[in-house]
Amino acid sequence: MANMKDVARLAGVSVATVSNVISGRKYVSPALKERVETVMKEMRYRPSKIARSLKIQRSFLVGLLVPDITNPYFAEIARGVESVALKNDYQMFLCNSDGNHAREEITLESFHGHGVDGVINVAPRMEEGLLAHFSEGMPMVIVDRHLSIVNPLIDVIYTNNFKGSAELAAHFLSTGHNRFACIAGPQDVPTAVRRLQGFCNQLTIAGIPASRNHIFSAEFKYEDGFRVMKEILKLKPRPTAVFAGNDMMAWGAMEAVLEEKVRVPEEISIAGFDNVFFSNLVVPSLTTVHQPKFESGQLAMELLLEKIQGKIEGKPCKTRRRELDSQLIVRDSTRSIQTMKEGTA
Amino acid sequence: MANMKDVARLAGVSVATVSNVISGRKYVSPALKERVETVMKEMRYRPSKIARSLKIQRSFLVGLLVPDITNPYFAEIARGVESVALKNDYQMFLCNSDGNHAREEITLESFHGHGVDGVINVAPRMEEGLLAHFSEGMPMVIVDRHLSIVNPLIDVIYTNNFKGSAELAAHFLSTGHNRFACIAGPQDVPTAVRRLQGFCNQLTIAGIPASRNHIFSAEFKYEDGFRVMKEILKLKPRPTAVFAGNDMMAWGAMEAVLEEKVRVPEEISIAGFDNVFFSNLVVPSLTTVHQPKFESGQLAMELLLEKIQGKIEGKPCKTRRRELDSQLIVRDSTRSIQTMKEGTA
DNA sequence: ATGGACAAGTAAAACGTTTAACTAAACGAT
DNA sequence: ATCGTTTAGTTAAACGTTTTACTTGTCCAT
Repeated sequence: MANMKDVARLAGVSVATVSNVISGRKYVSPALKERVETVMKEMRYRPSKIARSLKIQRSFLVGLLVPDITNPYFAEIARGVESVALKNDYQMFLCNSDGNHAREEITLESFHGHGVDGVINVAPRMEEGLLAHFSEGMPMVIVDRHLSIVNPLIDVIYTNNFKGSAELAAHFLSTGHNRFACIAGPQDVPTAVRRLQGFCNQLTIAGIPASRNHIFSAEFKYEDGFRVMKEILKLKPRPTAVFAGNDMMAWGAMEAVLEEKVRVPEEISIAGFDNVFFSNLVVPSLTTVHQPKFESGQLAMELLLEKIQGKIEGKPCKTRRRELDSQLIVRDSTRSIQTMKEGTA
Repeated sequence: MANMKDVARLAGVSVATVSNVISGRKYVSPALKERVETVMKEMRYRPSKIARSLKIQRSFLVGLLVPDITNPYFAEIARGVESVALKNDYQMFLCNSDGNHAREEITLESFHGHGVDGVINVAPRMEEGLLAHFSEGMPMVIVDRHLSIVNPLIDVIYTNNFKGSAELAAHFLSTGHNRFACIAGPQDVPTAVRRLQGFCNQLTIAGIPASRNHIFSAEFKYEDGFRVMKEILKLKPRPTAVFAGNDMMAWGAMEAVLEEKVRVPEEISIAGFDNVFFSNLVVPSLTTVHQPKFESGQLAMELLLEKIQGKIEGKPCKTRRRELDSQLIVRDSTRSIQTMKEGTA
């Protein structure tokens, strides 16, 4: 593969001139410029971003770490990130962690090694101390996690999970439900905790005794929703409404219910969280809490760009928190107690 | 950030020794080794893969280019690729092209610049000449596309699309269907063409006149399936069976049908292609043709590793084609003409 | 004593860019 | 004529590794 030196030799100029022709940072006479450009074409010269990165200490690469690219929720975020990355001549580097601590660490270490200019870390499960450690020399924005310690190197974006699930609970209550079950996400991830808290808190306010609620915890996956729902169906008396920690789980729960020949929403109401694209497409369509996924990806990348800029200019950059608003979306998988009874009759 | 020189200075050794401690390629006395290692820890030294890549002309990076990461079909492939990449200390670099020629080119160019050791190109739409051009100096394996020209730098993996859709057609025929519509994928992508051919060919063999079939072509997306199906429903007489080019389209088609209060499968049968995870979960579950997605991702990465190895060792490497077998999966969205009529009655 | 073989570590040249510092030429203003 | 100033281009030193070729020292056989 041809390099700058080769081009320079063949064009009879110095490497500096070739570099200037490419970057346009300095004036090069039209004649020389032309000559250099044709030589580059002839030799099929391709500049090495590796050498460039090494020299300028910048890669125009950002890392994106998500737990599971197969979950449309994360895929949407990834597209949001990518869209603004590309507009700013950045390339995105996507990896899965599988929600696994060790793989999160390995991946971040690898990102650092490859000299990414920054990282977007979605729903990380590693402990906060480690996050701080990795953010050294590598600006980071964290999506979907509440951080307790303020770290000026890290920005944070999250949806108002508490409010979202509280609204959902309020909706259940106002439509007459009074026996609940929750299929919460893993309780070591703050997002899952907040959703559960928001839901339960609302019930407490309404005076529903905690003993009336059945709370389960599992991974944010279809299979787990399915499995836990089977347990819930054995409860007596059976809950009238089920809140799943995300849409994948809610979907799994719905399948479990159907498999047991119980009808949704006539005999039991189910709601999720996320509003991924298929939630509107399954039958019955899923009541859920909308999160702006694409937008939060975009916002994450925008914040990261500013943080990178700040680092380059040596400016002090404060930590920023952005709370995005969630929105209750009522669809066909939930129904008021009254009409449920009608359906059952 | 500390570099090797800093470590060497503080440990009172040469950079070469530090390098040897890290790589273990040469013997270093235990005393020195220990000293160097503690200094590295103290300084939080992190080796630069950029400098390493530049020097050894290898990045341990592979590029993965897919049209749409939001489509679970590609997400599954990505996981397959990633799983064997990680096992071999490779990192994966994922990008979307949106099925857009220009973005495919930009991305491949960028991959090259970042010095990836190879590329996996899924369902590329650019012309073959360009593929050949990009594969120079960057081993490539192409998934989901039939190539007409043999190029020793490129390996090819595809599913037997022709056979898969032929089997599907045979299934329709054997269950009594005789008026068909196809919602084919874009006819500039060979995979879409082959699927359509396999289907139509089988009908021709069965003596169904071509005039009896209605063929439409659109993007491989939910919205397109939806839109085209609306058109199909206006046809008189209405087709009894519809073949969609992939599951996303089939799903869209199913929604369009339901919206018009037509029942699946009682009044019309619908089938897709891919067998993505949700095909089994929608109601009615989707008859489709299974493709080994995760496995083809794995295979792609394995072939790529061999090709990379071959390039390093300067060995001549022939092009390889791997045809994976597809498999008809009959579920609830299709039904025989007889039972359909019963359902309608 | 001398020389050769081996062991343990070092010096320095790459890899392909960018860029600060320099040179040489051309041009006006004095 | 002389002295800046500007212009157009070059030289060479980085960036942080890897690795070849070299140095030094030790040990052993002669």
